[in-house]
Amino acid sequence: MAKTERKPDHGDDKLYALRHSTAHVMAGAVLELFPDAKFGFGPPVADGFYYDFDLPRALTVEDLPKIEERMRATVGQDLAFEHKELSVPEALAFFRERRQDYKIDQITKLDEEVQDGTVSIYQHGGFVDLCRGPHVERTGKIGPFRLLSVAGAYWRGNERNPQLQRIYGTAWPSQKELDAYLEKLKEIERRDHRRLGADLELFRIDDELGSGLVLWLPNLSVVREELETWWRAIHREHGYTLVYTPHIAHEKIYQRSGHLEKYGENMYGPLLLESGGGPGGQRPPDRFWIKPMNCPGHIKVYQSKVHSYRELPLRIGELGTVYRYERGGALHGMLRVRGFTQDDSHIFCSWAQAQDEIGKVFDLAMEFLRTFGYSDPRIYLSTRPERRLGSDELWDKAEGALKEALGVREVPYQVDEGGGVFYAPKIDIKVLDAIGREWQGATIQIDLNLPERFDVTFVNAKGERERAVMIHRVLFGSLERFVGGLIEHYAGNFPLWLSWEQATVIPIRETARPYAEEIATALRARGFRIHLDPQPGDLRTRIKEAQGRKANYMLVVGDREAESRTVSVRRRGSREEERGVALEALLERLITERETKALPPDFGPRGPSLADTLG
RNA sequence: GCCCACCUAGCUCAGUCGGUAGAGCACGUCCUUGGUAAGGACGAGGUCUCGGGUUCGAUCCCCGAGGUGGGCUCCA
Repeated sequence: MAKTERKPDHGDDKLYALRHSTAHVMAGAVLELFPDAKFGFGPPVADGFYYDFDLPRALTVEDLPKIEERMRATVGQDLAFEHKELSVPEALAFFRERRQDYKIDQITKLDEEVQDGTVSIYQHGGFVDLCRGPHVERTGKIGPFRLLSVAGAYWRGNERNPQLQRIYGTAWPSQKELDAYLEKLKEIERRDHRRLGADLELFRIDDELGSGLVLWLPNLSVVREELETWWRAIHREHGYTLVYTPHIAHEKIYQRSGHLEKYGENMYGPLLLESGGGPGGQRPPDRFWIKPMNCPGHIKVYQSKVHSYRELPLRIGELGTVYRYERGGALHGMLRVRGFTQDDSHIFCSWAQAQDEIGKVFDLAMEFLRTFGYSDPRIYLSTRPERRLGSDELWDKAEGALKEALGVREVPYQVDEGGGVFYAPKIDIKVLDAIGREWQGATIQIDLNLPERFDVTFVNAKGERERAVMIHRVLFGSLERFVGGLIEHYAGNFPLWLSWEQATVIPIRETARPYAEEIATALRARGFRIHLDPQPGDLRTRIKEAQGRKANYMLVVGDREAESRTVSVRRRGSREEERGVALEALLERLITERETKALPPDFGPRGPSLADTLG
């Protein structure tokens, strides 16, 4: 169960062969255009394939149609894919003659691994590739395809190796499936949180302020405030103690925690702070670092007094803002940033309690994710990384505890070998969003290292000091990433309880304004966020604007409504209006929808954004 | 960090074969009193990302920096 477990599920062998064959045909087309091309790897991937090339010049998107054209010609010729076994020396000679350095490198590697002395090749037309297969029989069997993008990629994914040019493409058995896939790509683009973030005034990242740092604009700040309020309530219910800890800390604590040694490249600092030192000023300034994690602070909170076993488990939680250095190329909207707030908690308990606590966190995490309409949770267990603290015995014990906790719940899971943090192994819960993409949900780590380094203890029933166990966990992960994901999951159409504009009241004409104000006041008195449309003007325009702001409800009132004490209700994303709804009935409906945290009627894989594109 | 592309009004973009620039939306003022997804007129808005170079002259060409985007996990 190595990292290869994370390989996309090709499921269907035919689809695998189809895409793999399309990759070969693409490589053949590239060879026609660039006779000096050298070839890297060209595997099928989740929804298509790619192939890496070493070319004399940089490709641009304008090259893709030309390559596609040649590919279609190859498909039209209906050439056979011919398979041959070669001895390793034969293969080496063959690819040396063609100056295929990367293939030679791979044959050499295979020779060491496989040791049966042969490798296999596939040929169609003039293109021969080192390849395990399988392929479709003839190029004519290749279905509709599309080349999508060009990107840089390192040989074998290692940045010390030469960088190759990668072309991504997609291929499907039928035109219908290709169209559906291209439509899904468009849907993903429509849902892009960076785009919705700008359109709906949700967040902004300003160059002058600094890249990777998020400004939460008023609308998204409403979402965050609701999430935080709910988070605090849930955590108090589940026996958590909430705290606040500083954003910078003295160098010595990060020396002790091991952060400087194992995590220092991700940390900002040092900040030099004068610490008195008398009039002579001979004492060197103290060095502080910006906190990259909340755990050292929470350990200090725990250690503010001696704890009895009777107090355990002690669950210390904080919405803690941390800063981590991320490489420029890794930054991405709200999803990959340099400053973010974790809903971080550290549970201090005895070894005997640890599994039960892990289980409770697991159950809480599931409840969390369900609330937002995420589905199909998948569990991953990440084990000790190469760069780590502590002995193998401790890691055996910690990994064992996580496996045990999952085992008790009979939860199927996959192992990510070496994917743990430097101080602990972890359980990750990943979920699928409204359009079937996987997102990181919650993370649970069991840590035996930091308690040892900080000598974290409690007094047990025998009156002895006993080593505590520390469980690190986040449910949201970071508010930035979670909310960025929510924007895409909901396509900007937030459920009522989170919405920044729960309803807009639109008076049809000036005479209905007093009644509109009365409606707005009544709703605001029940704690709803209401926009009272101030502009005179075309009613259609005002409806359109309210739809554009993603108001959950549009309450249109004119003289008729004022007279009958009703409202005309129109839901976001819908073209239907419901007239003559009594004010009290409306209030009741909205309150129920808010209290139950109901997902909006326009939630789903298609609904929201299709509605958006109408008109 | 690396490869490639991009950076022009708040946003989305056009444009200048090198002679300091335009549209739509948004914004402001006015008109429009409108029954369910774009009513009309006028106006304001720019160090063409920044720094160097070439040139009589650079938003445009060259070099560098910053930022953004696609990638850099899928191993014949």
